[in-house]
Amino acid sequence: MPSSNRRVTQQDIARMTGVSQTTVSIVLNERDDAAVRIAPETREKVLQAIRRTGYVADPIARRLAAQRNRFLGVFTYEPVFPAGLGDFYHPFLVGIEECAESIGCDLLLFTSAPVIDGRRRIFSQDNRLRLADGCVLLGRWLDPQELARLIAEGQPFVSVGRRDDAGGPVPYVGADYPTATAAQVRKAVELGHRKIAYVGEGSGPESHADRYRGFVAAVAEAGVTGVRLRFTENVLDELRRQECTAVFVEEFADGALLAAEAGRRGLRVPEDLSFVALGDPTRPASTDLDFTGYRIPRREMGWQAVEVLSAILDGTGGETQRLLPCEPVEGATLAVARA
Amino acid sequence: MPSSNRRVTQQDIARMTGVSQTTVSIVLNERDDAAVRIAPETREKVLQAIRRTGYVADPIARRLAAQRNRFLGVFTYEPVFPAGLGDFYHPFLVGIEECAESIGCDLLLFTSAPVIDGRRRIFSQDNRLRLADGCVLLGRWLDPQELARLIAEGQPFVSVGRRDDAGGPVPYVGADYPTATAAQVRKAVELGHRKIAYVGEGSGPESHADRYRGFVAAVAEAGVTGVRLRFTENVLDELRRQECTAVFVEEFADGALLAAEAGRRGLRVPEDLSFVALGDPTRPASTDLDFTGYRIPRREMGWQAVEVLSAILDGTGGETQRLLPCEPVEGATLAVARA
DNA sequence: CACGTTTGTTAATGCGTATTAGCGGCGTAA
DNA sequence: TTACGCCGCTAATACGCATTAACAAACGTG
Repeated sequence: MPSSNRRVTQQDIARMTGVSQTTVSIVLNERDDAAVRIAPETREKVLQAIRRTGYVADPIARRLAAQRNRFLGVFTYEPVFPAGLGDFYHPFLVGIEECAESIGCDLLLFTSAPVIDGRRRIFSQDNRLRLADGCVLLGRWLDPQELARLIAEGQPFVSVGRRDDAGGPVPYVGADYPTATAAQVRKAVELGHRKIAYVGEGSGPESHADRYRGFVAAVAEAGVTGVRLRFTENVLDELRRQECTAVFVEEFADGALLAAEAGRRGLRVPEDLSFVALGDPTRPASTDLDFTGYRIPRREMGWQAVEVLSAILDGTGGETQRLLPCEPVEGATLAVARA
Repeated sequence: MPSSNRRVTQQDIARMTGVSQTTVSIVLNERDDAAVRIAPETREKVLQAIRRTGYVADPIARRLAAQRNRFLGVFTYEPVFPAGLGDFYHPFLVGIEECAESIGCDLLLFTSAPVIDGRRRIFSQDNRLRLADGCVLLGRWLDPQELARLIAEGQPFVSVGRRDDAGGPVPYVGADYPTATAAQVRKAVELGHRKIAYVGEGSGPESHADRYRGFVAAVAEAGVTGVRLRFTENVLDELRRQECTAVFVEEFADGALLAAEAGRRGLRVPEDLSFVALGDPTRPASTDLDFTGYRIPRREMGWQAVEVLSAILDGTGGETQRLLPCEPVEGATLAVARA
């Protein structure tokens, strides 16, 4: 029954069935209150018309009127479907989609967010996150200012990855980097390592700071020496000068490069130098080595982020800040320290 | 100046500045038509109030008024974010997102589409596709019945991949398999192949039928023999019995398996047996061979699908059925035919 | 000085839905 | 007969914005 190209509205259904728009709305929402009720025959008439026309409620109007439309937004500062394969963010999205499906929500990707200075913005002309009931924020880094504003406005959202307070506590589902990193340090110490290097920034994004924090704490606890080095041209020289026997790399890809360079210089991995990768590669990395370290529970994080968001929307209480354990990876790059 | 917890509206700004809501709207949209204009001082007053309050337009109301929600739906019969990496559909989605971003639309993933008999349905309780202004349909196979209904209901949509008519012409952006396949046949014939096998179904999804059609036509044109074989346990026996010197595989992964088996039986590829892969792997395939064949312009197809959809929505005419050329891949599995 | 014309602003309306208050009719009890 | 309550439904309104028609004031023009 396609007549015009206009969307079918409740008004249309109403006219077709000879009832009021209100009645259609009531039938649609299955309101069987004592307050408002509809005779079974009327209800059936309306339902038939709905089925015949394929009508569905306009999500926009629905959200304007009822403040909800069963859309969950996904915001990232970068493309959701990145060009590079084997992408770091992919597993998060798998988890997000799975959970969204399980609670019957559609996902809205904010591809229209305006790009200014090379990255997307949450706020500009308008705050499009509001198009959805709530949002999942994805990305290693999130602008603290925008975050603060979201909190101030009371926008329901959950960050994937721990976030520092930004004018208020930020709901998140993160990975427990400190614990996972500390565990690796202890393992290294058990294998006789007394001077361990942390290669990376150790600051900036929370995920970096957290790794380093766990590193520093565990090193101190074990009474061994830890040094932090940036990843530069001559890190390897510095490592040897300082006589480090194990290297903890913040970024997997850097570790791959470093290990390859070590190999070229005649150093055997792990016999001469041990490597520990603190998490999965965020950039494509090619290596033959089976790195020791841990794995970030990305899919689970995505899933739980939606779970937390759902709880927030329902007003069901519950913890809005969750840290998930990382899974240790045995690997083959951590061995007994050279004498 | 956030007084209550209610959001600031244009009405609020209007009251603060002593103008009407209309004026605020006009200032906001920078409408400097001849029809409607605002005095510089008034404009400035309003802008100041906007800056002071940090007002941003409610995107929901904005889109309700515009009668366009600027959502583009993406429907797939499988999860949009598949668990398997290196996924076949990924590049399509990259293109879709890129184009959506360029025209300022958000993407709606129908994760809530009900799964019945192991696959999602477009139609069931309601037609969720209507939530968006228009939709992109993705997948090797699309239910012709559902397709027909979409057409009948006048739903704006575009299929990625050519579709046969289904109660009317289907808008699509597809790959030109016939041409690409025929080109490979000619190449093989030039290299002396006189008996060529097509391994696959050659029917079912349009993409299979199209490949086979191109194959059959080119073989006839060249006056050589073409045989079609199913991919079974003993295809290889059959191939040798029929003395085929080249194998065209519909599905990359099958080709990988077949070539490996050939190797185990002491056949050299391509010296003893040539292989041509008709497109990219839709299933994960592992092989050391650099297959000759062609590449499906997936990203471009995704991009153009959104482009066509956008044209349909705007009422801008233009071709709604496009076939894109496949890029030939030289590879190393097609050689001069054995004497 | 009557009559356009331009300029700056607003009242009214629509977008599609959800909600609330209320209305007419009917049955039952006082 | 009146009073009251219940049932089934609808009119009116709100949500926040964009658009259109209209209007008042200032400004020429003949």
